[in-house]
Amino acid sequence: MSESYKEEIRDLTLFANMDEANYRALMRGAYVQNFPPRIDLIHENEPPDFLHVVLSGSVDLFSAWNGRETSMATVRPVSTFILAASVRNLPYLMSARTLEKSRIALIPSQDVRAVFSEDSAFAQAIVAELAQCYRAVVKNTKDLKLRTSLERLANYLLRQQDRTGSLEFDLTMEKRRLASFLGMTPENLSRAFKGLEPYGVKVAQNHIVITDLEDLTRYAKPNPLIDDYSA
Amino acid sequence: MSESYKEEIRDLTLFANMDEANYRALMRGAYVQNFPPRIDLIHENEPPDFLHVVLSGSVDLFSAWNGRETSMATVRPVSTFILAASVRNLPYLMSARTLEKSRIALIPSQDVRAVFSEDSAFAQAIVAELAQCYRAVVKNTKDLKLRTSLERLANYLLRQQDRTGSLEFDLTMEKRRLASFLGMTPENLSRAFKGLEPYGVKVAQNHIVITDLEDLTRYAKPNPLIDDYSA
DNA sequence: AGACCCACTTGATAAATGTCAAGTGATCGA
DNA sequence: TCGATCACTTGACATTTATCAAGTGGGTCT
Repeated sequence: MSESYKEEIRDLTLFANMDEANYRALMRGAYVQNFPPRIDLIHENEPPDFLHVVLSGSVDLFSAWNGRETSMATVRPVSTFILAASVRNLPYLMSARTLEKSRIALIPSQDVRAVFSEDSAFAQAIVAELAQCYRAVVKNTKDLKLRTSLERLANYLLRQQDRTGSLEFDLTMEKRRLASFLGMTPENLSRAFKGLEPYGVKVAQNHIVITDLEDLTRYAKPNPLIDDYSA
Repeated sequence: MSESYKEEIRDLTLFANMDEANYRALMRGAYVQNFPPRIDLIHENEPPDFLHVVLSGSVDLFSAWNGRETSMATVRPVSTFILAASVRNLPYLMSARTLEKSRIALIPSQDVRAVFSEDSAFAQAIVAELAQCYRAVVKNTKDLKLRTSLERLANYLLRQQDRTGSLEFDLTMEKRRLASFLGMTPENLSRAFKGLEPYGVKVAQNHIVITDLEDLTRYAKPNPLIDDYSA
């Protein structure tokens, strides 16, 4: 791996405070790779050979059962995926594919496990990352079980509004994938967008305009314990 | 806290390998308490004052939004809950109440954070526990998104069958709570039990008899990446 | 420009799930 | 033993969501 990559990765929260020698050891077997869009990176049930770190682009985590498939999460820079599988050395629970052109660092899981048992700062960072991931999935479960699909879409749009800081934004993924992520069919997502029109949501292709933020918020009833992905 | 409790807790995976002095420090502010059934232990959105360890009995984790409530998980001995909130010092995402008479150890979160940054063995144990919790929630999400309610019930029964090692067993919680956990209404749970009769499931009160394990398994299509809560 | 492709949309219909109200049956205390 | 309570069940119905089939409309390639 090139030195410039090594420095870029070094700055990630996960590695920032760890011992230099341990970091070097971790990077020895690691490499960075560029992937085109829609490339399968890993498949569920495989052994966790590498910890993946998304440096740029975005990655879709999804899962299948009995001929059905669902999108579980989108991983954006800069964060890891399949950390839990890596540290426990257990098979992946989800598959991953790039959504767009993406740069991804691959670090041998074996090295992650070896170093994390030696390096206290690294172990702490892993704990923080895992706890964060855990809380994100719990929030997602609450979203799924406590809300209707229309409410889920409304709150999703509010989160995007908050993330971009603008009342106008483009959807960051295909609608079909968004539908799957929100736990509904593409057909119903179309209807759901229509259903939010009365609350001040305008949709044209991938472009969303929120014309009445207050009204939408009143309908969506966002809650930090479900929608605040930073805590 | 009494010495006998301290030894009991010492043997938990989470604490087994940590340094004795650190363990003593952790136990200094800790205590064990007995709770009757149906007692609220914590409420979502509160600051994480204590890490809880279920020593006996069982605890229901649940959450509410906009007047609706859902059961998220059942914690059984010997494991912790709200570990993620404790280590990140962020508000609880879920509430907790005892299902039955339960003995629970409470360890000040502040001490957990202090000790885990000092004690590498403890940090490692926390990582293992968090990773386990994360994977459990991911499995639960897959269950919810990829299966119908009838399939969820069928697989739930198979997991109970596996857990007890017997084709006959009693449900470990009220049906209304089971319904909530499986993401359906009590009324639909009743109908779902009827719907599984053709696949060899007999229900009388809380007692379940599986008369045709093969048939039920063929219908439920259990999958270790969803149903195996030990990995 | 024209033809095609592909995602998305729309409408009709079916299936799954939730709601409401009434009923059943087990349990427990007087 | 009687009655009351409470969880659960049942039936009728409403709502939500999924499915299937037929459009629509960008975008792209030639």
